[in-house]
Amino acid sequence: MTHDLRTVLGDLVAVNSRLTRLAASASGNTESPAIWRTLAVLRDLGPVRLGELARASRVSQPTMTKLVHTLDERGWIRRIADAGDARAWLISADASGIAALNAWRDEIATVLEPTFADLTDDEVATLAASVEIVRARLERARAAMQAGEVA
Amino acid sequence: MTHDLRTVLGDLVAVNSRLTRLAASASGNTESPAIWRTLAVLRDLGPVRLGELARASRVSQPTMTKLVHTLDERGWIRRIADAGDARAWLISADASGIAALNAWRDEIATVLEPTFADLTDDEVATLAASVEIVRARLERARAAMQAGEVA
DNA sequence: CATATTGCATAGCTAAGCTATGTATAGTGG
DNA sequence: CCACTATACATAGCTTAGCTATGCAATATG
Repeated sequence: MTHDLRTVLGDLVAVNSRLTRLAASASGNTESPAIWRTLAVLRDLGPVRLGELARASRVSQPTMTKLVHTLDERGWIRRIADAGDARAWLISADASGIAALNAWRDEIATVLEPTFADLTDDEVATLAASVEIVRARLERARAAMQAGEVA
Repeated sequence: MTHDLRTVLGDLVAVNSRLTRLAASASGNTESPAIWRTLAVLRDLGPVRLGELARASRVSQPTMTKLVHTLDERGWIRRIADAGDARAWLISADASGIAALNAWRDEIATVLEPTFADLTDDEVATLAASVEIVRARLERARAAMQAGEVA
């Protein structure tokens, strides 16, 4: 059977919104999804300017300013003055931030595991493959956006 | 290669948080993800009480009261008095709500399509399979929770 | 050097999410 | 039948994510 890409994309977003709610409500985690999302982007990008981090995370710059502020309060990032530009900061994930991110992922996994425990190896592989497909496209979309800025 | 279920589950939530941001920011859609999530749950469950809808959606009852109010303002649901219980309402997705939900999915698809356009048939099938796996587990988690209430 | 542009911060708004609490109806023991 | 408890939804009040508009300081440019 052939699958319609458009339908799949819509379903993907819709279903994962519900999965996120399940994970959030089942875990007692008090931090917001945005915090973890930002940390994950930071981990993947390395030290970046706040503005670029905002664009990569697909949030507005003021929103990122607030998120970075919160992350800073937790001690999960470091703000490094940009040597060549006194206006800019380089935002870098602190080791404690990466540790917190890993702990969060572990917590999510523990909460969801019972529901997904009886997946076959093939099904787990399917999920893993999907994650990689989406991750690759997100990275490509980010790179394309960055290139578009230059043009 | 064998995949670690715990890692996959964490990555699944993390990656999809980013995908959701991409979809939200790239589309000019002003409605919130919660609205669409609620409508999707309503469509799948049929007419249900507000409280049960809240539990199925994994949000608190006051949060659902607000969402239902907003949905009602849009004309996307109907509130039907429960004949057997004057306290309760049966919430039902209106045809216009289903239409709006479909339009939203179409919009998401249009926005994401360029990024995913060159997926192979196999990759699309993998995404579709993942959606089905997650959807089935969500449904099972909901059913289990409902059964647990009775016990 | 004046002016425009850029990078981040601040202000102020809407909406999602929560807990605590209120109000009205159902159910129940006496 | 009446008092009491339990249930279903609404309201109040808070925090945080998200936005746009704007401000301020530093860089770049004519």
